[in-house]
Amino acid sequence: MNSEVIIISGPTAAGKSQKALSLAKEIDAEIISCDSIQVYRNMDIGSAKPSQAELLEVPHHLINVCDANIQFNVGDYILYAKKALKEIQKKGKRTIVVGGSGFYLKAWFSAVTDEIEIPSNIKTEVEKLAQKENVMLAKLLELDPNAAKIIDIQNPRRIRPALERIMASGLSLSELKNKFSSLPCPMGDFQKTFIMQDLQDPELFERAKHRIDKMLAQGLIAETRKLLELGIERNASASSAIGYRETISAIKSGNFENLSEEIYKNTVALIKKQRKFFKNALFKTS
RNA sequence: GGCUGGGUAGCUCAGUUGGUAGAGCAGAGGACUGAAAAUCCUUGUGUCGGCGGUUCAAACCCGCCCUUAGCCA
Repeated sequence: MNSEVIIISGPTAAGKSQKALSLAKEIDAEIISCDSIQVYRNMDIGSAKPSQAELLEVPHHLINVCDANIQFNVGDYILYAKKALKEIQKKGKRTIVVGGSGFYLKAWFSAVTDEIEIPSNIKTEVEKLAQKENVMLAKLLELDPNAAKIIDIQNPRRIRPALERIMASGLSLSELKNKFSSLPCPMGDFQKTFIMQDLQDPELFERAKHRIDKMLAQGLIAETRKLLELGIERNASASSAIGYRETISAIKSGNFENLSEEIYKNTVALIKKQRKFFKNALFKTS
């Protein structure tokens, strides 16, 4: 059993997939994707998914595992990835993890979720509170007056899970944080080799630009139309993926004039955000 | 040549009845326990096209000029 895992990451368009593919062939490895959009079926062009041929050349895991209208999250990722890792190891093959989704990637190094189960009655109760503005926050501060010291209470995305966890566990956020910080890496213990695949700015931005124009030429708009029919808008994360969200709004407004530029602008922002995450958060254990 | 809109932060533009200017985007930095290609926070002195004039006070009023888009000749 080979317990080494090679992890390749870096910003979008830096050539991670190609690198992983050639390395996998070289050392007879299988690939576990670490991409929050490539998990969805039918999101092929816009997520720069490996081609059908490439997917057959080397076994890829965590690609096409979820319908685009259903939301996937890190918790799901961990479950699937652990299973894939076990399968690969059982075959006696080596594992390459590739992708630029920082939060998912972090799961290969440290805990990113706790084990608190949120009972459905608490979920529905919080759901009710969420209807009215600021009620969730008020409730959170009532149950834990020090909440603002632990989470960003100005970020609505943080309030809800925090409240659910407090209600489900009866603990304060600082107690929860303490417990959380001692949790082990969910993927298990194994030797890791981390490879950062990045390029110099002018070159990477150029590549990103070309890739976007290629995506449009390959039919990104048609792909997005199909995804709309499949109900992608019911999935907030899939429908706000770069490339798709701009295309969706272009389809709705009927104005495709600045589509390429819009996608490019947001792609550049993504590249910068990814680099920041790698620099500041990936290896940080809170 | 005449008429009519524009000319305000790197870009797109707001600026109510005159009191020396803001938003979004971009840029920079930061956060991050289940949407993470998401979300949130911090960060804006710029000859308000130019020159004159009116006024205690003008991006806002008046004149001339420059420039740009469209229309009419």
